[in-house]
Amino acid sequence: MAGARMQDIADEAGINKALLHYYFRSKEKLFETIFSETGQRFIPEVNKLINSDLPLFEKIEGFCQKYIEMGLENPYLPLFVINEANKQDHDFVNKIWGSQKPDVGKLIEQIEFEVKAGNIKSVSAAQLLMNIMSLCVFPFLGKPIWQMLTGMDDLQFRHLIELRKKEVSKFIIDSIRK
Amino acid sequence: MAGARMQDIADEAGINKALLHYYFRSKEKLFETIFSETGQRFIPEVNKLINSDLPLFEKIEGFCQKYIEMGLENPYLPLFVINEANKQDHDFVNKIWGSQKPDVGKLIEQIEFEVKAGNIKSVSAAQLLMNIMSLCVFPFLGKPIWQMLTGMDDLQFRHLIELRKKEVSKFIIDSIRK
DNA sequence: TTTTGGTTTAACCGGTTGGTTAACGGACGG
DNA sequence: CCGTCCGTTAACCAACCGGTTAAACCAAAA
Repeated sequence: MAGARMQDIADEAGINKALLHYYFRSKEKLFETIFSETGQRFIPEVNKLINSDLPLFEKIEGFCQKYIEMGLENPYLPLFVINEANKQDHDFVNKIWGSQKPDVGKLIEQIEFEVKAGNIKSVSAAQLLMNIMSLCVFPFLGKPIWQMLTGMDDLQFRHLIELRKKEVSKFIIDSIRK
Repeated sequence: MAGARMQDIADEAGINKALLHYYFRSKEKLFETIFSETGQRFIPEVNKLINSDLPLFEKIEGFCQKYIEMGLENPYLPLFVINEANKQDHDFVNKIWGSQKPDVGKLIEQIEFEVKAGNIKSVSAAQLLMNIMSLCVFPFLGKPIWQMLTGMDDLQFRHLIELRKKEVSKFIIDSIRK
């Protein structure tokens, strides 16, 4: 948000800067409106999935699929949220997330249960959860770096991510399956 | 860089804003100086490691260990580099990286070789490389989000990351080992 | 035709930001 | 005791940025 200029946004939209304020009142409300629209649609879906009674492996598959699809449709959302969270602007991040925060409690319990039951390898639930998040979110954050490193163009990158929808959950499950 | 204020930096350092310009000439040179110092020390180390003749699993272990240690010592570097790269300011990112860019070519070849030789599971080299990067880098980008989600304080988080140095390579190798 | 209400804009405003300048001061050598 | 050089500062400046305002525009209603 700090790097964006209202004038640039107006130019890109082909309208006047004053009109941008007429519609959104302020810069903060503009970003809040645009990004919370996606957030409030997406977070409940994810919560419903990870708090369901599905088996762990299916939850992981569903989460990766859904998250990567969201990233493909909203490539700028993850970096934006992370930057705002880094400012410690909790109120703003909460507005984007909407009324219900992402809720990982039940998922952690489920992982710990499966470990104790001996159904998966002995892993730390926190580490596994962080791994899942990392593998799904990072590609959208690191896209430009990745492209500088590998020379991939936008089309090749998109193809890589499309394949990733299934590759990531396979990678995770292969690692924890006994 | 867009979010940082020269006045705030000067205040934090306990000096005058003019003195900051006396030392660094400009905002851009300040950031370039500070971050390229770490970059130019770290990148050659990583390149040496991933271009060595070590077995793949040892390379992965070494990379994760080294990268996470760097992140612990320079927690703001990853997000900064990613933000600058997102601006498509390639020159600036290259200055931070120093004379030699990170070079993943040989590592990709090695992964493909190990797959063909049947020593590891059949995985896409690009996906595996992206997985390794994701698992090492993301925690430093997503720290505030993670803390909002889990309620962890700084100490708990640091402990989690310390454990991660070994957990991550174990997680990766468990997934690709036959 | 006139009125009305929403839409659009040029011009403007106050505060902030990166950066400059000119003066100050103290340590040091002659 | 004086000049010099480096570090330091208060004061200042032009450009920029978010936001406001008042007037213009325009289509539909009266």
